[in-house]
Amino acid sequence: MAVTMNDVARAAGVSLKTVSNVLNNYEFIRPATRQKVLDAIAELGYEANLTARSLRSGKSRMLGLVVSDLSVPYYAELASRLMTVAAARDYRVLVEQSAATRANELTALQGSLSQLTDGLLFTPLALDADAVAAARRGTKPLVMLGEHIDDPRFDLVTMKNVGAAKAMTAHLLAGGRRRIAVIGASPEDRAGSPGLRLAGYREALAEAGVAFDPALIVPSEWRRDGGSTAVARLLDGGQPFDAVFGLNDALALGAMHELLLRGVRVPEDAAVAGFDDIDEARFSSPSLTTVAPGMNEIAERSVQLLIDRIEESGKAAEGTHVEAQFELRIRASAP
Amino acid sequence: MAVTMNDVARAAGVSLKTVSNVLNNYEFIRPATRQKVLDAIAELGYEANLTARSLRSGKSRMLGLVVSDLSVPYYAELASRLMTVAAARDYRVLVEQSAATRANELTALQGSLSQLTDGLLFTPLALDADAVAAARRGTKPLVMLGEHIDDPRFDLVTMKNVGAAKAMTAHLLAGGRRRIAVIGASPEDRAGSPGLRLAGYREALAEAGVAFDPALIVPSEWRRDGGSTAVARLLDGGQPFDAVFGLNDALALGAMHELLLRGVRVPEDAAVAGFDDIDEARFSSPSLTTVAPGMNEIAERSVQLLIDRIEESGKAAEGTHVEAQFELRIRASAP
DNA sequence: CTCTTTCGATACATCGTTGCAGAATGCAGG
DNA sequence: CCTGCATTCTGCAACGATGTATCGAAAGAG
Repeated sequence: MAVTMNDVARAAGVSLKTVSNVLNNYEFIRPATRQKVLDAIAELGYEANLTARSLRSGKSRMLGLVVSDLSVPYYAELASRLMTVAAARDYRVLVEQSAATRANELTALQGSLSQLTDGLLFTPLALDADAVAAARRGTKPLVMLGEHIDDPRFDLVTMKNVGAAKAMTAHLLAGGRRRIAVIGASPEDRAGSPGLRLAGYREALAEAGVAFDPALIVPSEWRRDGGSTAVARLLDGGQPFDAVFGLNDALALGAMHELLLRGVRVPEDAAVAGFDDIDEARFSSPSLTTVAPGMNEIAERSVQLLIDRIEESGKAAEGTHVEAQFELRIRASAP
Repeated sequence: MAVTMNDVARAAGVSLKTVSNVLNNYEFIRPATRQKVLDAIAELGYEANLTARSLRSGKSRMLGLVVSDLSVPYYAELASRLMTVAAARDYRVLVEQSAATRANELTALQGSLSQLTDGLLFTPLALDADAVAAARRGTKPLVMLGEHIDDPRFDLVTMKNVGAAKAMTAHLLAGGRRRIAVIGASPEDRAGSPGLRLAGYREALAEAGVAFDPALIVPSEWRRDGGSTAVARLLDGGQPFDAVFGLNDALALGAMHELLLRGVRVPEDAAVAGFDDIDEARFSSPSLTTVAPGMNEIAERSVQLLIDRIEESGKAAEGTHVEAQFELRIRASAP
């Protein structure tokens, strides 16, 4: 069927092991021998069987990526970049969707995904740090993405949630907005993306001497329809506001959709800001002011960190925590 | 390290092969023996090593998916559904991005992706049918997605491009529009998604007795920014039009963005229609009229077809061609 | 009561690669 | 001339599973 090392060895007149040595850049091979082998490989069109290599070496050169749902634009863009970065280092990415359920996240940690890959990029949503620590079998490297888990036991690559939300809120305040609604958090949230971003919001308010009003904080699923229903609730509740800060872009876009539908002008009557800077944000009408969380940096650093852990094999120091730099993207929805 | 079949066999007091037989549902095993083995498996927490199984059996239970770019919403949603459908049949999906270049598409067909998987779901963009046929090595099943290749040699799952574009155009005509600009095709396009959708457009025009005006057909990359620059070109060229048909939703949304920016009211001054019904279309402002191309059906049928080919192993009939049913989604941008 | 068939379980080879130990060669130094 | 060491290459075992052949025991046929 397929060409094997044995065929190459026969064609080159050397032993099978020498072919292996050539492929693995073993030091002590005469240039002439190496060339014979390379010629035979080229002539026969040999390609190494990755499954056999993986069985024997215990490495698959695959990274697992666990996200809740690949059709969420943020995760789709993240996955795309992670793949590109990994490919540059000759690794592949195998994606698994968890639907943000405990059961699926546990399966991803323990099941065949972690068996097939050399390490995991994990976006925990349902599990907390202890659950992950307990569930983890073996010693395959694990890098956390996002902010749900912030624990010294784990490597973590994330964004500056507090700082970015604070900067965005400060921007809205500087534009003269005083009643800034927040969509996607509960007033009592302290942890995870909602809690951290809300903390940044409160810090900015405090520095500007503006009182925090829990009535302006509207919890919601982080989806477009959540944004629109949240705005509907605000408007129907007669709650006055002059800006909406959606804790991600989907929320902000859903919110903006509902505002315009109801005849509220953006940004004249209410400014709208988001978080993530998905591609769509540039092309909404009006274009969306948002936070670019440094996704390139997140992709680059997380893959790098994971591969370092895989290849250093063992000397696991304390968990490394990386925070990517953010930038505000000031557009028409909140100039 | 990990628990192997040998450990299970020892614990259960049977041979290694009996453990294998239990796992593979071999018929002739005494219930008592089977139970002993299952108990040992449960007690030791044994899980089959997929790499070894794959090496020995030649099957990996992985499907390859080749798309140009996973961050394109249509592909992201498609990938997400394909994964879900495949998972229900105990298959995994390994995604590879081709960036729509010849070199990458060839690599995907010939390289390690096809080696690692049992079959490929392939969205050709740069290669034509002959190039694919020539590049294909071995006999691993290959199912085409999309419309770039329509050839009896290959299995194909696609959407009703002509019919759907015709129906959408008819809808715009029924709304009284007579100068319908098309973004994303050249007047001379005949094949691929642009050509097929343009053909549907022309059929609808012909049936309504409206003349085809090539000046209204604007070629463009199928991205949001392509949509906005195309509209800019139309407006700057002084070309009158009363509707814009973006050949995908990204184009339509980019177009709508530019129209609104320039003070053209949607739908009063110009209706806008798209194609794909990505999630975003429901939440744009105004919400986007578009074609739902039956993505669920595409995902379902293509995975089913590919797995059938993999498991029937051999009796490759003629290429099967499947066209999913479409539906128009009439929203605010073109009521 | 023997012979054949079916059932239930086993041993061994095998998939294609890499790790380990060691053989053969050449060259320097004593 | 022999020893010692670096260099170059080789053979065997192993990774963890499955396919094939086979073997003993039990069941059914004559």
